[in-house]
Amino acid sequence: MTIKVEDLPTVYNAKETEESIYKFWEENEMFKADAKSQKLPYSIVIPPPNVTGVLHMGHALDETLQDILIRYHRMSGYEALWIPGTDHAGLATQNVVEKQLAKEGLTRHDLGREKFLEKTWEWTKEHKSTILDQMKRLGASFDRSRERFTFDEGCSEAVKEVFCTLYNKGLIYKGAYIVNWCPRCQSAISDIETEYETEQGHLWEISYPLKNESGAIIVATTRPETIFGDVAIAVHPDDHKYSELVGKTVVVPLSGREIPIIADEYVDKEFGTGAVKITPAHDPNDYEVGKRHGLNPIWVIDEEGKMKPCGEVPQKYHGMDRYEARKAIIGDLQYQNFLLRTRDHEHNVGKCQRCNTTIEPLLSEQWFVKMEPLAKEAIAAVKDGRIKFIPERWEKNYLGWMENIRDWCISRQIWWGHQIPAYYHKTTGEMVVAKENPDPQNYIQESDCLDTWFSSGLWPFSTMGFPNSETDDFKKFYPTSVLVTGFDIIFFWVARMITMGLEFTGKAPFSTVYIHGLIRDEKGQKMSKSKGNTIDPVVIIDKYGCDALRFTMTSLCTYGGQDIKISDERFEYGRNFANKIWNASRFVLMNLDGVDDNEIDFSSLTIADKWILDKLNSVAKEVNDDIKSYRIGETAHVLYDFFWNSYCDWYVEIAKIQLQDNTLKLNTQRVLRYVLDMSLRLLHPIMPHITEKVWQLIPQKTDTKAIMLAKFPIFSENLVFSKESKEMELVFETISSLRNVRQSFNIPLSLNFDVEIHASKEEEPIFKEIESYIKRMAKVGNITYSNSDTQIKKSASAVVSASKIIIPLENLIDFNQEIARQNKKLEKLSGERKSLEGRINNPKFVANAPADLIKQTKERINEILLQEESIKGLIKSLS
RNA sequence: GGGCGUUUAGCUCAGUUGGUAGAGCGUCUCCCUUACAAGGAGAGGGUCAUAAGUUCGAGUCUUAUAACGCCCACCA
Repeated sequence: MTIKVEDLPTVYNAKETEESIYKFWEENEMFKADAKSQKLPYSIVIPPPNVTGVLHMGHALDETLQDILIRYHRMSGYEALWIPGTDHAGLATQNVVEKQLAKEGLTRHDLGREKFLEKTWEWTKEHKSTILDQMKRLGASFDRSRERFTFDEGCSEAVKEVFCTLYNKGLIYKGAYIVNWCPRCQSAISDIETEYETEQGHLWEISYPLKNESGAIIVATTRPETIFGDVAIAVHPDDHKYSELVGKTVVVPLSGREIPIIADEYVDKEFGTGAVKITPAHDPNDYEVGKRHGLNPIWVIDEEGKMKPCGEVPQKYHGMDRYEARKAIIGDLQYQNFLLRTRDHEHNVGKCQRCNTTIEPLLSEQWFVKMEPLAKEAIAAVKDGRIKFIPERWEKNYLGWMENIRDWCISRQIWWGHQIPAYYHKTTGEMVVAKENPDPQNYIQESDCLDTWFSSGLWPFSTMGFPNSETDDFKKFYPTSVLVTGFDIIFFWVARMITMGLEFTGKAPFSTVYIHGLIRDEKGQKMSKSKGNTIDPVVIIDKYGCDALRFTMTSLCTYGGQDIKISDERFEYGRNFANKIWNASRFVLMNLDGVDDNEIDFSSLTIADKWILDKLNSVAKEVNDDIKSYRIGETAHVLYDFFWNSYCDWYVEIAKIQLQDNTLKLNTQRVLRYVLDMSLRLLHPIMPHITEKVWQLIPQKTDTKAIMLAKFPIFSENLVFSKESKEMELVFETISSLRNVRQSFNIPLSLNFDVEIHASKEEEPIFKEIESYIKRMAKVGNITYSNSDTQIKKSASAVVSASKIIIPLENLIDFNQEIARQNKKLEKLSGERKSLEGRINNPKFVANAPADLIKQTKERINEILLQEESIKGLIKSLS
């Protein structure tokens, strides 16, 4: 393809570029990893988004960071593999399909399990690739040929293997415990799927009359509707108020059932009335108390959150919703004088994370993973450094949770998911846990499914071929290199992958967990559909471009992993930068005259050439260091500063001058080209499309087809030019000072003034070398040199380093203003000097500070003294 | 109740071995200079939440306080 540079638009067209570039990569299968490669492996598995998910800003950040790491390592000579995939998201997906059914007036029960699963598979197949397709818009260089699904055949095999093994080791058990029951989802959920919200409720004091004698015990409760499930009243054993009542019997109001008063240390004497009703079937603490005292639980609320039509519950409440029942019961208690007092009471109520329904603690039979034995190794792996968290503070968080781990309720009363591989004999009820049904004629499979996170927990190795550990991928790419995710799923997912990985592969599934912040709106609030404060990444990409989105997001990442506040306008930052890259590249391309190599002649480099090469070199070093240590935001800042402020604002401007000089032209073209080439490579992981586009527009001699396959720049000793880099400071200072003078006195750009340089011996040759830069960039006419200060005319002037620059503008400037200007500078300098002198005169400083610093301080003081002297002289000549 | 984070320029935030504070946006001034006005040049702007301490020296380390935010626990 030959494109005339002149035809390139002056505004970067992100949309057009991104589409065609991504297509180019895909068509050339550049994301495909080779398990047989000799290169060192670098692998990442994507945190699989829910099949039901739509791309949001959290993904955009997460995927961008992973892509940066993958692209960086790919360019740095690793065999880089990024495995994409999706999560079957048990309950979430089931809910979506059920909602569709509801529109037709159907429930899943109308269809039956088999039909429902068929329908859900249908839906899933249709939507499975949607979110990954959206991620293509982010430029994600994942290997779609290895795409996986947590409910595909391989993952299902892994799940069965793991379940059976854990069961056989006694680490999975089935039992009746209080679980968090969501009456809407109609399933148990795990502890971490329960969120607590503070609610304004009431504390009701209810009188339970003693049996066969006068008197009563008063109980405080927030849940009067569970009254029919009471099996005892508990008081603290040391509570003198009640010591005489322990052992007596009371009558449950509205029901007439008789229950004992017991003593248990669980009770808090200070809270409420110091007496608690015990309802083992509907409260986890009460369940424990009940167990200790051998009291049988009574179920009074059913799976739908309705009062159970059972003997213990008076008929009038049967089938009543739990909240309705609460009202009715309170009314009845009041009517019958059992209700003594109602107080406002703030308390925490558990909610289902998914649907925000108030959970009902319910005693039921569920499957659990015994976590404590498994956690041991998962704790050790982090403590001994096999796994490192970045930022480190999350380690504490992880360890704290792991060390207090509770058993994991893994069964869900849903249909969409991995059905638990346990089989019951139809007549004897005998249970067999096995990968396959031992005898379909006589055995029927457990109807419960597994928690979605059970299969996600196996993701780093189920995607690599596990349980077969002999696959090429497993051998080459497991364990993975790093896991990138937000802190919100450390417990849900990260902890479980570590646990399962260690248990089943003997290796930590990754050596680093890179935790980034969460995306929030401009007010710092979590983005959510219900709040209406979401920003759609696709909309941002359409408006600003993918690279702009990636660059902006990356630049907002901090090493500490702070949450990131974004608003639409913030992406202008990245868009403007992309445009800058585009236009600087256009300039270079227009001036390259077909130069297609980087064969710089090192013997004829100018100061500016050496400076920009040196700078590029140190930037390359910093970028490599930063990415390796996950300071990715810093990478963006360093590159932005280098490309914009050093390359564009200074070097390109200087190159314009050098290109006019035939002896310098070719080498300047090569330096321009080289620095652009390397800058694009350095930027590629963050801004893949524009860098690829421009790189392919540059005349190339190389066989490398794409920048994404080109070598990532590293630090090189050959490109260190410390002396010249320092000398360039003189250019910057001189030109800035002259521009300052021009602006201060409103001298039009059209007027080229002459200057007279009173240079120090060391600096005079440097000034002579940079004359052309000064002339053009500060709009200076003639430059003359003088060593005599005696005949300084009244004029504006600038003190730069150890030299003076006189700008004879007698007619154009106000001398008083110039005096004021110089005095201001003098003040600033002397302030700095005094502070430095204070230090150097402090014997303790001299005794303790490093020699380097002392030397620097002294040098700086001398430099300031000289400059002060110069300025004073200049002021004198003006007055 | 326990833990963590934040507090730096008008706004949003950087600032890991302690050496006299930076960016982007916004503000003021000038400029459509042949890559770019999504641009260029110049300028202004901060007692780094407060208080004590360690140190020759503290935004950076220690302790306390305050405000805001998050996580865990879940006393009916």
